This record gives sequence, structure tokens and C-alpha cells, in this order.
Amino acid sequence: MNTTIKDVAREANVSPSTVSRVLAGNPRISDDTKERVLQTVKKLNYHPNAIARSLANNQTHTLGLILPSEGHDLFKNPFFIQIMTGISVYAQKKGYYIMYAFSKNENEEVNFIKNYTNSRLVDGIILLTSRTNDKCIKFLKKINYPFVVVGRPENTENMFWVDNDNFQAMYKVVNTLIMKGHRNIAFIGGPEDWNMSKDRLDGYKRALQVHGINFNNDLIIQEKDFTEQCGMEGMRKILDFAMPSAVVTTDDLLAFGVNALLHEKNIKNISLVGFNNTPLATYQIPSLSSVDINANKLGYYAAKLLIDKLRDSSITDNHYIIETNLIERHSII
Amino acid sequence: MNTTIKDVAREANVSPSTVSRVLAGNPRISDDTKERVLQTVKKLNYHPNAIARSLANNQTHTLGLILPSEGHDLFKNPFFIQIMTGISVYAQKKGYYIMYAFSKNENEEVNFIKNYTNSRLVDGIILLTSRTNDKCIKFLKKINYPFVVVGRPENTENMFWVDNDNFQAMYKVVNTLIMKGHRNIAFIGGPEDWNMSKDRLDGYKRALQVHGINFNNDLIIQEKDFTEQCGMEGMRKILDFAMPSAVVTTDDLLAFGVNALLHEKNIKNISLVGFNNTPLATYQIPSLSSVDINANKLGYYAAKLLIDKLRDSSITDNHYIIETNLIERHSII
DNA sequence: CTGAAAGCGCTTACAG
DNA sequence: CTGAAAGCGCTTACAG
Repeated sequence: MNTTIKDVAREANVSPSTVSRVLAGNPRISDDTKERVLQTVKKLNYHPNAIARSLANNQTHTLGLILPSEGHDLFKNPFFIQIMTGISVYAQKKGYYIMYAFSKNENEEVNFIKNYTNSRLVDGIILLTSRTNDKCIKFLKKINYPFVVVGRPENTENMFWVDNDNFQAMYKVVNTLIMKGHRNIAFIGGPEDWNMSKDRLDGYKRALQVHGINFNNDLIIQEKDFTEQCGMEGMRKILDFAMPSAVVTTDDLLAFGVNALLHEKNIKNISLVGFNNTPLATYQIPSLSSVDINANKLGYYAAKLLIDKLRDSSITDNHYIIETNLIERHSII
Repeated sequence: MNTTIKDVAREANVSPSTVSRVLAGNPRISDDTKERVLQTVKKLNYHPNAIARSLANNQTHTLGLILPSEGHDLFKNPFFIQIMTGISVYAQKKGYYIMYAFSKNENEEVNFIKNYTNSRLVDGIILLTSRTNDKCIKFLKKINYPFVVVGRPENTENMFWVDNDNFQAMYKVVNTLIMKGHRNIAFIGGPEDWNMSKDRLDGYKRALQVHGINFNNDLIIQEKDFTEQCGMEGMRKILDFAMPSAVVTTDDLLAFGVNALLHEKNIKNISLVGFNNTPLATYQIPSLSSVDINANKLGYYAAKLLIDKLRDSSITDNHYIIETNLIERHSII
């Protein structure tokens, strides 16, 4: 029913092997037959069957993207869609396809990975988060399947990953605040078991330390989610014991919550910084300063790392660091 | 290297055909051999190769999802990610996979569709928008490939689609406002060539008409994008000629822009309604009333429609209407 | 109830 | 430079 390589072969008076070679760009084919085959391909509107190709080549040119469970809260910011776009751009450039699966928890993630890899449906996996003691990573290492992770994994040995320099990003934020005279800077973060959370907290501590400021545990709050709710809660806890002059957060949603509470309590003159620079940061009152993490680029380079490696196993690059930018707005005083 | 059906057959002392039948749940297999095969499958940790299966069955159990170009602005709201989640949930339930591709313009969309369909990589396509005179729809109809569209297409004949009742959604919004005493209600919408835009505008007009209110063209603005920028622009244009007591929009982002302008000009006492009920609507000041379109459910039912049809071509359902809810907040006075 | 054989639509080592 | 053949890992109509 669909035209196959055989139809083309018959019509062009060559063997299927020859058609295949022409299509693969095999050099030792006479210009004459090449021309004839190409014309016939066009004439019959022939398109190779990707599945048959995959079976013969033992590679699907497909990447499996695992959307993490915690992400459900992050859906409120465009982080994932931006990463997905970035991935898609590089994949398309190289003729790769992307499959995605949303999961409800870590075990479900592992199940999707098992499904993808056992059935040999994908050539590699992209993970969008790395937890401490990550089950997905552990499994993929065990079966030795190619994969890349967005976010620096605990142990980077034999690992492919892309990430921002989270330590430095937060270091710069806090440093900027200190330079403006702030000494009482609070930190409100998300789940502590994310490596990203740890790095940002370290950056915070280090910046204080460098300037000889003792850090105060009452000013450090780690919530279980990246939500406005948690931001509000976190800020409430801090205000129970202290009155900081600035608050840094690890997500805009947390910052939104903080801001809402400050409005509620009619507290002004506290500087506030978010993370991820979501489009709506501009619409906070005052407009929220935030760290742009270049999510698009994270996705792009994640795909690049994995695809380049799949195409050429001798490649030695095993990670990319994507720059961040602090976007200063009115929330920094 | 990977264990195949042959390995299982050898180990279990049966033919590959028998293994295949057991795995397919073929009834006329003795309980004895079935048992033995299943045990061997477990013992060898055998998993069928999905690609080989696809080739033999002539179906991939994969759906192709086309992310529309205009969407880039909508990335600021969780619409797409919610739809993708909904799709994914039903697909997973039925053992289907999802591939996605972002496109920069309508032609690129068509190219992705061609790519997916020509290569027989997907069993069906999900479109996330329907324009007037939609090239994607036209192409898919021409080649007679299964597909479903989110958003009611122009011509619903032989078409599979899911949508909100956009007419009624906006009708209800305007009606609610009228009941509260509003007579000067402005409408700010997105691109006029979207069927969704037309339906919502019709709902607006009809509600006015039913209450005997003449509509005023100065109060109707259609912008080219669903952005804050456009919302601001639209509102500016309206204020040049009139002072409405309420403004309805077809997207929260538009409403955010309107709200920003109202703040800027220090205008109060204008009711405002958004669309899509994005999480940040709550954080507007005053909190923004908005229409919840149940994007998750739209995705879920889009997948359901397509997958059910692929599995049973006798199915007659060809569309689902997903309910909307007006979420009233402080922005309605 | 089960097996041998052919087929799905490609690719590629081998031979010439 | 090109073809015949075998193979990728399944499924299934046919035969018994």
C-alpha cells in the first residue's frame, strides 16, 4: 500500500540495496544510477519507513524525556516548556525525535525509564532533575544506557550533565545585596535534597562568609516545595524570629509568596530576589528581581551532549555549564 | 546481545511463534506451555523489542504532538504543559507513547507532520490549534491520516476534536457582568483568525444582544497576540474612545496587561475577567477573575478520542466538549 | 495446541 | 559499482 524501497527499485531498474545506498549517500554509486534512483524516489513520492530503518540499524533516533514528579509545582513557571523547546531545537537539527512521559513519583519515573529502555524504543534518556541517591540515575548506570541529566548529579563520574553554576549564581546575588549594604539576608529555598538547593545555599553562605558576615540559622528556611504557599510559610517563620533587610529565594514562586506576605503585613523596604526569571516577575509589585537560568539553553545543551555522544562515542565533553544572569528590578533596594 | 524471543523459545523448548502467542495472550495455548514460557521470560528478563513489534504490526503505538508556533506566547501560561500532561495520562493508560515537536510557523508544522506521517513513525497526530484554513488539517485530511484537534475546527465534518464551549464560556462571563449591573463592557481578544477568538467574541455579542444592549465597536479590540503587551495596547485603544465599566479578555496575559495599564493610569472600579485561570491570576491586585478551561482534561480527551478510534475504528464519538468555570475573584465588582 | 515459513521494510557484509 | 542474501526481532496465516 505504501511505496517501499522495492517499488523504487523496480521502477528504477536497480536492486533495493542500491536504492538504500543512494539514500544513505554511499559514495561508490555511479552518478548515473544515483540520479535515476533519486528521480524515481521523487516520482513515486517515496519516504523511508523509519521503523524498518530503526530495526535494521538498531537505533531509533529517539530520545526519552522524563518529566519529574516534583515538577507539578514548577508547571506554574515556564521552566519545563522552555527546556523542552531547547531540547527539541537541537534534536530536530540532528534528526532526532523526542518522547516524553510525565510521572507521579520517583518510582513511576523509573518505570518509564525501564519501559523505554527495555523495549529499546529510545537511544538515550534525558532526566530533568537529579536527587540525592537518585533511583533513575542508579538504574541507568546499572544497565549502562546513555543518558544525560539536567542539574549536576551528586557524583559526576562517567556522567553527562548540564547545569547552571548554582553556587555562583546565588553567590553573585548575595554579593550584590551585600554591596548595596545589606547584612541581614534571609534565604528561602525548596527541597533540601535537591543538589541545586544545596549549591544555592552554599553560594549564599559563602558570600556571607567572604564578607565576614556570620550566618544566622533563623534566616535560613528550606521548604518542601517551590510554591507561593511555601514562600509565604517560609517568610512567616523568618519573621517570627528576625527582620531581615533582604530575602533571597530559589524560585520565583517562593518569592511571590514572600511578596504576598510582605504586602499582607504591610512591610516595605525588604529587598527580594527570585530565581528562574519567570515572565510574571515583572508584574509583581514591586517588580521582582530574579536570576535568569536560560532554561532553553539548558535543554539545548542537554540534547547536544546526548546526541553528539550517541553519534560519536569518542566525544569527551561530558558536561556544559550554562550561564545565569541576575535581572535587577525594583524589588532590590 | 539483548535477549530476544528466540532465546526465550530455545530456553523454554518451544518455537518463537509460541512465545509470541503467549505474550500476546492468545487463548489457544495450553496452560502448561504458557506457564513455562512466562517463567522463562521472567528468568531471562526478556522484554519485547518495541520496534520489531511495530514493524510486524504496522503500528507504532505512538502519537505525534504538534506544538503550534503562536504558542510561544502562551508558554507563559501553563496551558500547553497541562494539555501535555492530560494527553500523557491517557496515553500511558493505554500503552501509547507521545512524540512532540515545536514549530516556528505553520509551514514548519506541516513539515513536522509530513515527517511523522511519511516515515510512519506515529499512528496519529494531535494538533493543538485550528486556524481558519488550517494547512495542517488540510494536509492530514488529504493523506487521510488519523488526527485530532484541540479547538473546534472550522468544518467539523469527519473531524475529531475536543474543545471548550467557547461561545458559552464567554456568554456566561458577560451575562454574569450584566447581572451585576454592567452595561459598558469591553472585549479584548487575541488573533481574530482563531476559531476560539470568534466563538468568544460571538458569546460576548450574544449576551449583550439578549439583554438588549447595543454593542459598541469602540469597545471591541482584537490584538495579534495573547501577551501582556497586547493587553495593555488594547486597553489603551479602548480608553481613547470610551470608559467601560468592565473588561473581558480572552487570556489572562491580556488581562494582566489591562490591569497594568489601569494601575498606571490609576483607574479603579473597572471589573476585569481573564481566561485560562493561570495560577498567577490569584496574585494580581486585585486578584483576577478568570475562566478555567480545564486544559488537562482537554488533553486527556484529545488523546482518548484519537487512541480509542485507532483501537476501534467503529467508534462513532467524534468530539468532546469540556466544561469551563468562571472563577470569580476580587477583580469582578 | 504448536511449529515452520513468510513477511514487515529496511541495511550491509560478501561476492563479483 | 551493483546484486543476492541474510539479518534486525517480531507476528501470523497456514498446516497439521
